[in-house]
Amino acid sequence: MASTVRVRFAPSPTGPLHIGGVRTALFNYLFAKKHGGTCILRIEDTDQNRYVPGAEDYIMNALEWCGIAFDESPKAEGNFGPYRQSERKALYRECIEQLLASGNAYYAFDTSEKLDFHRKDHEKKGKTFIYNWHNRSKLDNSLSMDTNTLNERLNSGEPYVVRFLSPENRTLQLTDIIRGTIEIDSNTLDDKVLFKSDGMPTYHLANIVDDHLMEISHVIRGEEWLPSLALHQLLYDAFGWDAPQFAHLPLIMKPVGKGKLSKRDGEKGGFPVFPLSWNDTTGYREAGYFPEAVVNFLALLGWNPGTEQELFGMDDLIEAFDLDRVNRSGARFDPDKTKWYNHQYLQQRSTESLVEDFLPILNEHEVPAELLGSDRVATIVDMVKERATFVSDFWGLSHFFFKRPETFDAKAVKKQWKTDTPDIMNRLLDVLKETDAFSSDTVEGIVKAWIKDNDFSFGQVLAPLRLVIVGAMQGPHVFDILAIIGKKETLARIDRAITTL
RNA sequence: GCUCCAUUAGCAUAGUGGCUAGUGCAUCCGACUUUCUAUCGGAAGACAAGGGUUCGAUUCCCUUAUGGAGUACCA
Repeated sequence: MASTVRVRFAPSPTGPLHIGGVRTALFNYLFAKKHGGTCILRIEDTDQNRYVPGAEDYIMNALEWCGIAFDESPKAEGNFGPYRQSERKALYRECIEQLLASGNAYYAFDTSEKLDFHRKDHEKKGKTFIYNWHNRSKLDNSLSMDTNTLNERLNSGEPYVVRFLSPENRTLQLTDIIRGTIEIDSNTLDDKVLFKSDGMPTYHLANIVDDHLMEISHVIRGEEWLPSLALHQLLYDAFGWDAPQFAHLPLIMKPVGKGKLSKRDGEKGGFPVFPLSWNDTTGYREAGYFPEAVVNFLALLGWNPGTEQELFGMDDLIEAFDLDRVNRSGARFDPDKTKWYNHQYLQQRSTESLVEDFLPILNEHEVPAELLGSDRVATIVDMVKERATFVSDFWGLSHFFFKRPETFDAKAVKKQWKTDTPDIMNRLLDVLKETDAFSSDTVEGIVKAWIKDNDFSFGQVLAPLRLVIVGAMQGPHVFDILAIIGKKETLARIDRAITTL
């Protein structure tokens, strides 16, 4: 059993994949790997109107960036191809004929306008129009006409769709791995369109046919499909096929307010909702997130290990993942938590790789090459990374190592720069000039001793010193900064501040 | 409206028919650093409501409320 697991992620190329989709792909991937199974990518491009060029590549690139790999996909076909539904049209045609022949489906000629009218009309009366047992005989379909008329209309080239004939008076027992048994009264179901007038199948038909033909064992998809489960089960029955097992994942909800997470929430809240940038919207990658962080927080959206562990690499996730531990209720998306994850992963990164990522930023700021020795940059990175969430935070946390402060924080100046400060700084300058060894410890020892000897308070000296060196009241230990920028630069900054402040 | 799903602190969640309901993020306070958005320590904060079942329910059942999804020739 364990070796026959075959799952699939089946996105529709109608735009960039949002993180909910990535999460679905991730859960499929984890489940497959956990059970030594196969993970398939199938492109569901049956809607010609909504097809967006580039979306398919985007999906593959995004998933690849996350480290989600497929054993079979349009790029690497296995024995069940093609892996794009638009290339499988003939298959659906055959299958719909089978359903028509067995009496499980029928032709319908009702126009969209007519159906819209019925829906609006019912709505006005506070009712819902459902195309099914209680009105299908009154509508324009093959159930309400004789064979001759049907053939005539079919041959005349009049557009038609094929609908599923939902059974009457049956209580369906559906099973979902996450939710258990669900009972549905078949009379509440409608006769869904299976085959569109443009010659393409709808999602429902194509999905069932492909999952069967591709020998999918477990369908793991979003909760928005739960209401369709009855139809899908009925379709498997109509074909006489064994249905796979189903698991419906909880939706990802907005950080605040009602409803599911949308692109707009990201714009409002200032966080990405797409893995990679798409047109003018920024993706997680471009915002500076590490793929490990994205995967980690996505995994914990709707699933938890039942332990207090929060940090999981992909291998840990494969090990720990289990469909039984997926939640039933919607998972609220928390942008703060995603930052927390990135902070965690940034701390775990090697200094070398952080330096490598930081160097281009340093160059953008036109830092002179002699300040960019890899040891020097590494020391600085180690010093500031603790308070960084993204590599892009480094510059703000360390610019004073590379450039003299151009401005001084006005509030800090007001608070720290007293009338006697220039005099104290001048005297400090003299002390510093005398010292040749400029290591952090030595300078700290000398300066502190000098402060005591002169009956100054630490705040009187150290606070303005930080201000002068950094430009604001922030940054690592002052004496560490001094040691790195060196004696000459230290003296120059103090000197300049005395004259300009 | 109808169908289905859900409901533990501000948020995400763990957990149990009976010991002070655990954890993380956020919040507040303290310490450190005579800087801090970091780190460390501490605090506050929850079983939606009402009925049952039971010796006993946050845990099982029902009702209500609230939230979510679907209700397309979209997926």
